[in-house]
Order: sequence, then structure tokens, then C-alpha cells
Amino acid sequence: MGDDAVKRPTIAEIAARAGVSIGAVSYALNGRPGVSAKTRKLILDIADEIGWRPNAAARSLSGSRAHSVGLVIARPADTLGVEPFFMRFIAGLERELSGRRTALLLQVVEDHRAAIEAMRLCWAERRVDGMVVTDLWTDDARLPVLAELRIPAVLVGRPRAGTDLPAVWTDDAAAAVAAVDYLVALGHRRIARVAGLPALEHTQVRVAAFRRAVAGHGLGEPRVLETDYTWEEGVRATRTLLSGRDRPTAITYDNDVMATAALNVAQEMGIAVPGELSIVAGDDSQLCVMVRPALTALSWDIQAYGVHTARVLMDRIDGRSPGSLQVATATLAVRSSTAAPPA
Amino acid sequence: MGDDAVKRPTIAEIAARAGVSIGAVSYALNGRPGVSAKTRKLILDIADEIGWRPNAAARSLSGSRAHSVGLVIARPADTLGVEPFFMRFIAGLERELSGRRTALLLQVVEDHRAAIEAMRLCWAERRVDGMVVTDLWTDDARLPVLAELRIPAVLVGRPRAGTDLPAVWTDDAAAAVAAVDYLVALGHRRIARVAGLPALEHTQVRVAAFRRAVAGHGLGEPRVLETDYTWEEGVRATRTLLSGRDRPTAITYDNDVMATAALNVAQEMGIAVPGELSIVAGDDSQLCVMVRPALTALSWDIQAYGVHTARVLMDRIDGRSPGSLQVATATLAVRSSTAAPPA
DNA sequence: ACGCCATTATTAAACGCTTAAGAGGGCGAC
DNA sequence: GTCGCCCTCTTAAGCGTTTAATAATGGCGT
Repeated sequence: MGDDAVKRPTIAEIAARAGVSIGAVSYALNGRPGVSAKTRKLILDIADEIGWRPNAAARSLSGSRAHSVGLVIARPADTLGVEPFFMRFIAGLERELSGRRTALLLQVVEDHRAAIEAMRLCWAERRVDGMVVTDLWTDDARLPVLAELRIPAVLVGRPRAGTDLPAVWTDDAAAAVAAVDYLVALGHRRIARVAGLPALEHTQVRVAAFRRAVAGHGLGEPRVLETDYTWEEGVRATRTLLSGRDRPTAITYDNDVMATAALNVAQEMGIAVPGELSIVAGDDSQLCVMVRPALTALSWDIQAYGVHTARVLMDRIDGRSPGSLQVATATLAVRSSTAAPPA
Repeated sequence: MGDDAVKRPTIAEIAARAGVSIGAVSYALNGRPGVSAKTRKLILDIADEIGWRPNAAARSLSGSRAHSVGLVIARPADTLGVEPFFMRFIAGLERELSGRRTALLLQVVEDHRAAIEAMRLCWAERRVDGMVVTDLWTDDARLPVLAELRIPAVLVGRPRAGTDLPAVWTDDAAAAVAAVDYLVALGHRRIARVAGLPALEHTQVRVAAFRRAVAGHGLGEPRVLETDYTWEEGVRATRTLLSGRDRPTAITYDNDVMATAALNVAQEMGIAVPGELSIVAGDDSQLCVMVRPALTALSWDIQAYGVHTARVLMDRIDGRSPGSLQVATATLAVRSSTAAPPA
């Protein structure tokens, strides 16, 4: 290509055309006082005409703001494909960020070690002003690092003691309880749960709430199996639950991939859904209406979650030290995978 | 927060500690000649010790390289959720980019107009060195803009006349033909197709190949319905095809979401799959093995596709004017949704 | 001993922007 | 008439790098 890159206009060019100094141009373009209305208009018009945009690097270097935020997703790549959460969440983030002229730097890594490395690097290079932290673990190695480096961040999950980082969260416990209440109201007495990664905090929260809810209805200690969210483990856990004696008449799952897996296992074992087994999925993606029977699921607005997350992060970056924000609790979208248990 | 940001080390600090000029430090850190082995080691050691990383903004400003590339995804947000392509593709991009110290700037917008706006802006701001262009349309408004601004880019799709941009592509035509050949070999004579967005180039390519293949087997003009890839349109198209007289005994779909929809429609209409109807899905995501019967699908390595795309883009950015690259053709992963037609 | 060259190091300009500090002019108050 | 003030604009330093140009050093051939 050996080509001369197209030269992009600078404020110096605007200054020359307007016959003023670059200082004046800068003030005018940033809407600061010190420039007469007439000159300001002249400058803005010229800028508009030649299509000037501030050079991000120069602005960062001078103003010490990168005007972008980072999102490091720490998951094995193949798990990401079917997981509908992130794309919707990212769409939400974007929606808010683009209005603020802030870019989103995305990184996909395998594990927390790599995530920490990635965070350290892009912070050290000053590529980002802050970070979005998802998939929080109960004991999360990333948090000390964020604290050490004093990186502005927002936690996608419950607020935490021991850090002053704001969190954006939804009441997982209430949602888990709502699912149990509904199943009990239908007449179920043996309800089990297939949970996600035990290391994840919201897994713990949901499991605890689930246990409390079941106990609260006087139903004894429920069975809870832990998994890594994958299809394979969903299959395994469901088989285990359905193979024992006193098999549950209802199972709640921590995501919709595993709930779908359950559908297949039930079919395989000749167990009717919802006739003999009710299934509740943990996320409500399109997947839930793509299978037969359509899955009853805990439904919430992931994109809005992304919007709020971005907003809180930007507040934090701007030094407005926002509090944590609770978004709407998931509601149960009842479809065809739940019914009264067999008499 | 009003807090003093943690000061990150600069080459000036290294220079001071090493007792040399910042110029020497820069040469040493960039592995250029003009520094003695001894001094070089001293400098590198100090840099390592204090954890120095180049300030990305300063480097960009000086070197006129942003060290990041952009990906603008132009799709309605709700379509993105279930579409497994992007996450895997992005994981592939990342895999290659992170090794090259290059960041990925992600943007999610609604349509091409917004995409062009986003591209223009982040190019004008010099935030990126190049762009990845996906979902190419037959007549794509983004291409003239890329040409006008001389933005280094890589096309994710067929190479094109009228532009010198390199492309990374897979032989969609061959894959479409393979699917038809397989169905014909099974004994099918009435094969239909539910295609994706007609505006997309690969839709056209696949449809044309499909028609040719069917004609080549002497089977007359096949029915082809166009859709927007969504579940809803998959349902609609499938109903239409199965409701007419002389209904097809096999249908190929342009993605797996619609193929899954077809499964439901068939069940609804009491048509056995694969007994009375064979179904071939266009992408092979985990979705295909999540439904019953598991879907026969065209399978290919999307993550590798991402890796190659990033590699070609970086070559282009580095001025090595790479040619277009063809990656492995999709192969048919035969599962349980295809069989011989009813006698 | 001298000039010449290669090697190693320094200097300073440049990248495009922000911003504190200063300069000039007009105007009202005394 | 003069002082002081406000408003508008300019100057110049600084952000952290890269890099061309320059300077200092030492070794070698003659």
C-alpha cells in the first residue's frame, strides 16, 4: 500500500483558517468561556465544515482521560457461543457509552489469571478510564488488583464489603424464591436445583435463597447440584436427579442452556414435561421459546442492565462516587414447562 | 472520589534511574540499535522492576498508530443474543490481537447508517488503525466510505471487485452444494431453502449455488424463501413451505435458529423429522445438538476464522498488502435431522 | 600523531491537544 | 485623565513517546 495516509484536520488548521490562535480554538470547541460569541461561531462553523474531530490520543495525553472503558470477559471461548447474556449486555453498555463518546475495549480471556494480566496491562498503558467486572466470584482475585491500582470499576453483581466499588445488581435471591413459591403453589413438594459455578457469587446467593425458600415451605432439605453451566453438566446433573428414587417433580436451573439439556434428558428417559417434571430456566433468552415445550424462565432486561452498568461506571470515573444500583428483579415468565405435579 | 490517581511510571523516570537520557531509554526499550548491550540491559531491568508500560496515547500521538482495531456490528440488539457467531468470532480475533498488543474496539449499532457514522467517528478520532467489516451486503454502503477515507480493513466475506481490500472467506457455494448433494444421495427430490437476508452477499452466493446444485441434479426449480434470520421468519417460512401441496421432503436453512424453528413447526403440524422431513441447519453452533432431533448442520471453525481475519487485517495495517485468504470449507455434520425421504 | 569512521549517547523537535498565565483593548468610575 | 477591571485573545508549557540530527568517545589504519 505504501500510501500517504489521508491527513486528518487538526485544531491548528482551524486556527489558521479562522485567523486566531489554537488556544482560542480549543476554548471554543470545548464550550469554555474566553471566546466571543462571534469568534466561537466562526470556529465551530469551520470545524464542522472540514469535519474536524479531536484526536483521541492527543486528548488523552493532555487531559489524562482515555475516553474508553474496558470489559474483560473471563470464560473459555467455547462457553461463550451459546451464552446469550454477553451480547445483550454489551449492546446495553454500548447504548449508553456511545452517547458519551466513550469506546468499549473488549477482551476475551480464558481465566482470572489472564484477566488480571489483561487489566493490569491496559490500565498501565492508560487505554481505559475504568472497567466493568462481570462474573464475580465469592473470593475474587481481581478485586484486590483493582483496589491496588485504584482502577475505577463497576461490579456486575452484589455490592461487597471490603471495597468501595459500586455495584449494579438484581435481587437474585428474590427471583429464586419467586420460582420456588410458584412451584409450591402448583403443588410441588420435591423441588431440586441445578446450580451454576459454585465459585460465582450469585450462584451462592441463589442457592442459599433457594434452600431458605424450600425450607420455609416445610419441605425438608432440597437437593442441589453444582455445575459449570455447560450443556454436558446440565445433562449429567439432570440424569443424576432423575435417576434416584424419590425423584423431584420440579427442577430449577441456573441458566437456560442446562434447562434445555434437561428437556432432552427427560425425553430420553421417557419422563413427560411438564406432566411428570416441571422445569424452570434461570435466564430467559430466546432459547427458552425455541424448544418444546417452551421453558418457564426467570426473565429480566439484560440490555437495561448494561445501560445502568455503563452509567454507574461513568459516574464513578467522573468522580461522582455513585452508590450501588439495584435494577428490577427478574419475573417469572410462565410457559409450558411447568404444571402441577402428577397426583 | 477526589483521589489522587496512582502515578504510572514514564520513560523519564527510567532515564533518571539509569542515569541516561530519555532518548536512550526509548531506543533500548524498542530494541533499536544505538545503545550498548550493558546500558540496554540496565534500562530493561529498571523498566521491568518498576513495571513500566508505554502510555498508549503518547505512543499513538507520536507514532501515528492507535494499536487497536475496530469491529462495528450492525444488527438490532435483540438479534444478537442468540446468534452464536459473533462471540466465537470475537474470541478468535482476540486470540490473535492480544499477542500483537492490539486492542479491540467493539461497537454495536442498529444499522449501516449508524455503522458508517461510528466508523467515520472513530477513524477521525484516530482511535483505530483498521476495521473488521462483517455481514457484507451485496451493495454495501460502508465500502465506499472505507475507500474514501482509505481505512485499512478486512472484509469478512468474499473478495470483491472494485476494492483492493483483502477478504477472508469460506466457500459458501461449495458448502451449499455439499448439503444438496447429500440430500439427493439420500433420495430427496423436492428440496427447498430458507435463506437469510437477501441484502447479504453470502445469502446470494449460497442461494445461487443451491439453485445450480438442484438444477444440476435435474430436479427443476426449487423453492427459496428469504428471511431476516429470525426465529419468527423461520417459523413463517417453514409453515409456508410445508403448507403447500407437493411439500418439500428436505429443507436447508441459512442458520441454526431458523432450523430450530422448523423443528417446532414440524412438530406442531405433525410432520415427523427426519421421517417425513429432513432439515439441514446453516451454522453449526451448540444449538444444533441442544434440540431433538439433533440437527445436521454445516460446520466450520468460526474461531479460526476470527484468528485469520485478525492476521490479515494486521498485515494490511502494516502495509504488507496481503491477498485474500480462503479458510476451510464447511463440512456437513450429519446428525439426526436428516434421513431418506418417505417412500 | 593524525584523520576517519563506527559506535554510543544526547538534544530537541514533533505528534495534537489542554490550560495556566499573560497581554491588550475598551469602558466605566472617580 | 487615569486607574482598574473585565472581556477576549495569545503565548507557551506540558502530557509521554518517537526519531532525526548532532555530539562525544574510542579504535584503527597510515
